[in-house]
Amino acid sequence: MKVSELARLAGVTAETVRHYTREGLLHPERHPENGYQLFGQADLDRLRFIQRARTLGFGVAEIRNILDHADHGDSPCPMVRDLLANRLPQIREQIRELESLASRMEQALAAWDGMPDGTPDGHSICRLIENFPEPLDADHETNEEAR
Amino acid sequence: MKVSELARLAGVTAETVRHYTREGLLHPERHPENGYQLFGQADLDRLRFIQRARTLGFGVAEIRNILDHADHGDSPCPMVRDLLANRLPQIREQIRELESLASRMEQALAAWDGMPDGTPDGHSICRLIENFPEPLDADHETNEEAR
DNA sequence: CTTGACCTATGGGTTACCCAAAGGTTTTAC
DNA sequence: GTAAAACCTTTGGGTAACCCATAGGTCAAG
Repeated sequence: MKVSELARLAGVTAETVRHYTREGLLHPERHPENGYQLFGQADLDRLRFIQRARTLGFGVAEIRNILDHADHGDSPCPMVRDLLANRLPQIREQIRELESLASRMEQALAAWDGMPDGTPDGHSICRLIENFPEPLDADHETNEEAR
Repeated sequence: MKVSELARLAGVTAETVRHYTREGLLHPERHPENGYQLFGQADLDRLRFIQRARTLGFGVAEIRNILDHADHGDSPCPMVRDLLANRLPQIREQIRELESLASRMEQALAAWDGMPDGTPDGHSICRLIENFPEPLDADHETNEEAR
């Protein structure tokens, strides 16, 4: 089958299939006369594998790695488990950050009522934002001097 | 003050300051003799505003928009509120997706025990991933024919 | 035989920066 | 006084996972 058919069967765009091919995740044959990429059932399985791996949070480079191992006859499963175990805490951390962001946003929206929409006066731009707590990055003390 | 001093006072890298300048968020003067960018206290305030806006989830282009309005004497506050209100549900959605991802990952790790690490046999690559539920994208029915 | 649908490769855009290189300037130290 | 360190400039490329436009070749149908 050709690019678009494979894409349709897997529910992705043809561009995505070409992308994976360029990145070395799929290895289609080439029609010797017109240069078209030719995929088979195995490629569809492979593409579905890629989709599942993507929903599990694997990056394209990691998936290429996994597939390369499998293509060499090695079981990629231990690697998969390690990758998963390493990524999980990062995901959790990202969730925490987003929840913090969401609550800052809600706080800002809630604080709106008590604040004027005043036009900028040279000292403030939008108090809603300016009155917000500082990032508090923990690696630089709140500075004071400027000359 | 020069780039690095402003950066240090705000707790960002000099590259970030240059980036914001290139993107039109800061408008330093130029030293007429050596071409150095010269910033003042107002730029520090502005940079801190940018930082707070960033932690509230605003993109650089949005912040430029906000600052441009403020520079023209318009109160950007209503715009800020709208941007916030529009983005919040997206953040919530992103959190849901990440939580779903995290639980899929945990499920996968937990399911590990009952599964063999078998080397690929031509029909499977890594069952841990293959046995996972399909993405279920809701915009394409689970296909069946392939010829 | 001509549309229209599909294929190819190339290159640019997205986000918010980071980094390297090449070359000019200023500051510091001896 | 000068040489090295530290800092400045612009340019261009990289990141992740695609999407989109362009130009031109191919193929199935009417």
